Amino acid sequence: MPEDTAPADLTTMRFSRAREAQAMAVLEDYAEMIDDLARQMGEARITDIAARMGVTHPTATKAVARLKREGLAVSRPYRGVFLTELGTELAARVRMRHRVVVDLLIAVGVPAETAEIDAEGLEHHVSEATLRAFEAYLAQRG
Amino acid sequence: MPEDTAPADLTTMRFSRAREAQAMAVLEDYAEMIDDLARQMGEARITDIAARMGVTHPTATKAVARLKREGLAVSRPYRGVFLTELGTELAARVRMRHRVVVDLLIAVGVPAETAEIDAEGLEHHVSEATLRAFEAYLAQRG
DNA sequence: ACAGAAGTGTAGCCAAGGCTACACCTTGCA
DNA sequence: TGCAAGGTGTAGCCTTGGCTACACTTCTGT
Ligand SMILES: [Mn+2]
Ligand SMILES: [Mn+2]
Ligand SMILES: [Mn+2]
Ligand SMILES: [Mn+2]
Repeated sequence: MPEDTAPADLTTMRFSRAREAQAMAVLEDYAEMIDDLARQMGEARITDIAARMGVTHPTATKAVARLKREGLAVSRPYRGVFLTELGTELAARVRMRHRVVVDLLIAVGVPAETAEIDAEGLEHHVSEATLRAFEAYLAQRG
Repeated sequence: MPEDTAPADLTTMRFSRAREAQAMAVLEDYAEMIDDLARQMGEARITDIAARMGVTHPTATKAVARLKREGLAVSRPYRGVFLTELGTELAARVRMRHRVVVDLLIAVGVPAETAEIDAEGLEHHVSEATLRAFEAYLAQRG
């Protein structure tokens, strides 16, 4: 039954990679969201971030604090949240990757709405190599 | 630029679904791992679980405690860990889904090793609907 | 101009999933 | 047979990402 039985340290590495990816997920989603709001509303307010993420405002405040700590955003009390150049770059990469993941899912037959939902979690675990493969697949099939 | 601007509550639902899936991820990985070890080694010991997951043994103990609390596993002090019927069913579903995800990735051109790595995180965010689409895609392309 | 509404900050709680340190139990082998 | 090594339990720490409750600031409309 155990057809492969991969070396134990390769298995270990897989799990450790998944944990790393997960640690980035919240940062990535908030960066993208703040960028979205800045485009759509002109600025990103804590309340709007929280509403869209489906969390309470203190939770959003904490996430923004982490973004600031990591040099991805800045903000001053009672003013909106703004991405740094680093944060903007992250948001751009995340948005692009999100789009590719959705497109790939749809291309292999996943219903569009389902693709949108699943992509929100999937995207954070798509490595550079996999992303390139997805892009190649999409390009090659027109 | 904001091509779609999906209704805010749909966006919210996406994030909330991703959080739900994430909350299951550890449970799923441990269940599958315990089942693997039971097959390969005859029993699942805490130390082996921890080594394969790449965590320390107290971390594995906590995870097993959660599995027990959720009715997925049983164990007695200094004896191995055993899945309940519920846990065994979960492990079977998780193993199958993992395999389908890896196969799908390879089918669209992701290198096999990369597919194995990324699948470990991706699998937990693949919904039933997406899984069915993946299976259909794999069946249809031989 | 100012009062009420809306937005924001912040304290403090919780659970999960990491960790180290240390105590205790089991097992294997000399 | 006993003891050293290895396996396990457990306490206690940390960070993250949820939450509620409450105080404070800003904005808005009369
Ligand atoms: Mn996401
Ligand atoms: Mn996204
Ligand atoms: Mn996994
Ligand atoms: Mn897996």
